[in-house]
Amino acid sequence: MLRLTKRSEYGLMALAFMAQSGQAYTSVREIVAKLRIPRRLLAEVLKDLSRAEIVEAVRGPGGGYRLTSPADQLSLARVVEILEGSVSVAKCADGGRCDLSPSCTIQEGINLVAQRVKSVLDDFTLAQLADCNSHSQQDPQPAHEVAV
Amino acid sequence: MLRLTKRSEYGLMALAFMAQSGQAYTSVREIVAKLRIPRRLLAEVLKDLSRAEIVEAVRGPGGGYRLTSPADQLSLARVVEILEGSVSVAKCADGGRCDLSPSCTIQEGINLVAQRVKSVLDDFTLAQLADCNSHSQQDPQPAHEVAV
DNA sequence: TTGAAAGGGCACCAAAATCATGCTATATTC
DNA sequence: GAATATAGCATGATTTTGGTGCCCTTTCAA
Ligand code: SF4
Ligand code: SF4
Repeated sequence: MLRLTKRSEYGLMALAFMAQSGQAYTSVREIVAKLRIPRRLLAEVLKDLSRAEIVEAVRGPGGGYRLTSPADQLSLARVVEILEGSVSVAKCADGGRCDLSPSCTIQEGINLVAQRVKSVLDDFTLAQLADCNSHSQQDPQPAHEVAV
Repeated sequence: MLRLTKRSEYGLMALAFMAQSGQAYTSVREIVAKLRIPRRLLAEVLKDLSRAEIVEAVRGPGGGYRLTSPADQLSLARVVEILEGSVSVAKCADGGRCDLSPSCTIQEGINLVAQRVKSVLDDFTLAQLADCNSHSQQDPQPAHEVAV
């Protein structure tokens, strides 16, 4: 359904968290506690991200993960690509072969759509993602939240 | 993986075919023959499209399906929505509830992305899809098409 | 030296979404 | 009535995702 997988969501949540937290290193434990997501799966995801050098890992007490580059230089496309292989809207739009391509009448068009969708993800940075949220869902100082 | 399902692809292929063929009614048989896709699945898809009044069905000899409106007035989003429920990039971006939403730090951002992706599909019409293809894979009267 | 903290690796199970198909019924035209 | 074509229904196979357990290695600090 054109939907992102949990892996991607978890990964993005974690990355956004790191981007906002300000700490040097963030451990899986912390993230899991805050975000309420399956620990092992998150670990899995972070590991993949680490392999792709999106984040850096440091073991031992006080260790954890850290972004290797500024949040505004990491596109969602990159993350999704790493976490689920690619962002292609259709098999053929990704180098993948589709048995139907010879008879497929919409290949060209779909490819164009795929390209556009991709560019949406390409243009969206982690910084934006994290930012976007802090606007409406401030955690610190709930203060005197007046209902709208 | 942000990918369209076969149902959508089959549906779009069929619709594009109808849009181009020029005939009054197009039967499942014909489409299956040309497009090399599973007959029953296509029938299923067309039926759904028929229920949604994207196409009109006429039974009996010479019958088949026909678009109910001009191809340039039918967006991919509409078709995909009918064929796979919705186009949401994330559960929450669609009225669906996600158990994580309370702790989710990227909901806002993802929603924005979802919106953009949706608009890509919204802005892409069946006419464009069909057209896109005919440029490079002309079947009928190749005539003296002058490249733009 | 030793123990706790944290990530790394591996293999496997469970659930859900997708894909695909068979068969029969109903409508329509000739 | 015969042939054509869609409508309806249920079910099985496959693929993709989601989720988890167990144990090892590295690192820091008491
Ligand atoms: S667009 Fe056509 S060729 Fe490309 S994946 Fe879909 S069916 Fe296959
Ligand atoms: S963005 Fe957050 S709330 Fe929305 S579906 Fe994904 S995890 Fe759930």
